[in-house]
Amino acid sequence: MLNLYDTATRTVRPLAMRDPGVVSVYVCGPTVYGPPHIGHGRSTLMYDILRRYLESTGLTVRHVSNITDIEDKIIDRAAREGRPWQEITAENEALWWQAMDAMGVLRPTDVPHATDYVTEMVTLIADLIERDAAYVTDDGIYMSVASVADYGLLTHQRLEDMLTGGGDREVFGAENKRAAADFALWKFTKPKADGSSEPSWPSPWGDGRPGWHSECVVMSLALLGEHFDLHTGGQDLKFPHHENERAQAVALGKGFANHWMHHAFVVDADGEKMSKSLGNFTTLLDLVDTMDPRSYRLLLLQSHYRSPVSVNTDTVGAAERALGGLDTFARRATDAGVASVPGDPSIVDAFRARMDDDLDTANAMALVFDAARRGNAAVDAGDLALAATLATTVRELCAAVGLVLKTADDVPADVLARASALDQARAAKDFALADALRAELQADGWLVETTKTGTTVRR
RNA sequence: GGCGACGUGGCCGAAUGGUUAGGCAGCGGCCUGCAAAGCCGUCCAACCGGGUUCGAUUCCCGGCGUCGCCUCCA
Repeated sequence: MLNLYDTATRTVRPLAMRDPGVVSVYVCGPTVYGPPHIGHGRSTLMYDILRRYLESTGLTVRHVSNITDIEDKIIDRAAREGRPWQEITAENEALWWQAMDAMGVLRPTDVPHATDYVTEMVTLIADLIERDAAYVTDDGIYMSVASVADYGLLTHQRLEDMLTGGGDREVFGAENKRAAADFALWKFTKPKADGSSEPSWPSPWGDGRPGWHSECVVMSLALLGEHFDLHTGGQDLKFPHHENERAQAVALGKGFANHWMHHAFVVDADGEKMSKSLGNFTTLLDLVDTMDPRSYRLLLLQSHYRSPVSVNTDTVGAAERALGGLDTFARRATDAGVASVPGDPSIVDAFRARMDDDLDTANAMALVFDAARRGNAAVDAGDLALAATLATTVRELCAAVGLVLKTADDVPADVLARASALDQARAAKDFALADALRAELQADGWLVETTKTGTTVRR
């Protein structure tokens, strides 16, 4: 049973399942107005890790993650670049999946697009107006947060503070809203001076588009139903996004998420949040093109999901080298001819105990590294039975968090022939030739291991 | 102004009121024709000041510093 920190109660508590054996989880997905960045990577990797782990314990995971394809930034960009907004969203969604596939992130079981749920959103808004929880103004329809008794559950701030607005910030839509914390459910289409069109759908109150917070509440309830198990996202989504999703459900008398999970940010070398507005972000595609994409996953596994993590070439590089060690062990064991045997249940149990404690991935992975070290020692000592058990264990535990370790490469015949020639040169004690052959293979990108029992090459 | 997180060894990063986190890098050794890989060993630690305690990196108070949120945001 997974115990998980719940943002609403601020406690670590068991993740209850509404339907026995099935975990229903909603992950707020990307707004596709630009290429995915490193921060998106943390989000998707983290919830992929959660899903893989739950599945590895025999549970079924209904993993719904949306694509937000209606949003001001999309419209702004389309206007700026003078092309249809659909082109922007299609293009960036393609980049999104390209990055997800490269990182080994499983596709969600459902991927709702906001544009497919506008009718349902209009129905929801009508319901809210009918219940006096929302009101119509000149520029759109707003949700009255005062109508939600426990508004502030996730952000843990007092309603009266939020109603008046905080900090020195300008309150968006202040001229129309009754209270600073009220948020837009529907935005009326503005006439454009240049005659261009922006995305617009009909509603009883006037053509327009839904607000972001209405999109996710509709899609999560439509696909997962009331009282679904877990709602997740980055810490920045706690407020206002998740608070506001929940406010709508509560105002409608509907049961919403039973458990809330939020992960911390990616930070740069100076410890600052990485984001596009700060100009210090890096795209995910850059990362997966230049590093082993698995290494970002391992870097996250070596940290806690509620702590900020530094992501840069140094830290990802360190993880990449660590991963190399795990790969090496897995393949060494295979090369040593170990039989396929079950893993070590005591290690698996210890691993799960760590994971079940609020996803203590760092200590869970420490167990994996320890198993790999002992496995290497077993290979060195010729204890192939032990090596086999540990190799299976390491492979299984890595797979349980989505890390697929390399298997033996397909080595081309000519490379094998060169390795064989290298061994012959060594046997003949022609070390100058042997060194030359090895240097050639290394120059071609092969990692060459020259041992007593012969030379092995791999990528 | 409100709410919250955090300050750990060269770097990243965990747990924990007393016992080795782990990874990367370094150093010594074993192995190797020499390397590589691997193994063994090893150096390096808790922002500052008080307090509680037999004992604090871990709890409490104060200070200093960093970061996040308070309707763009993973």
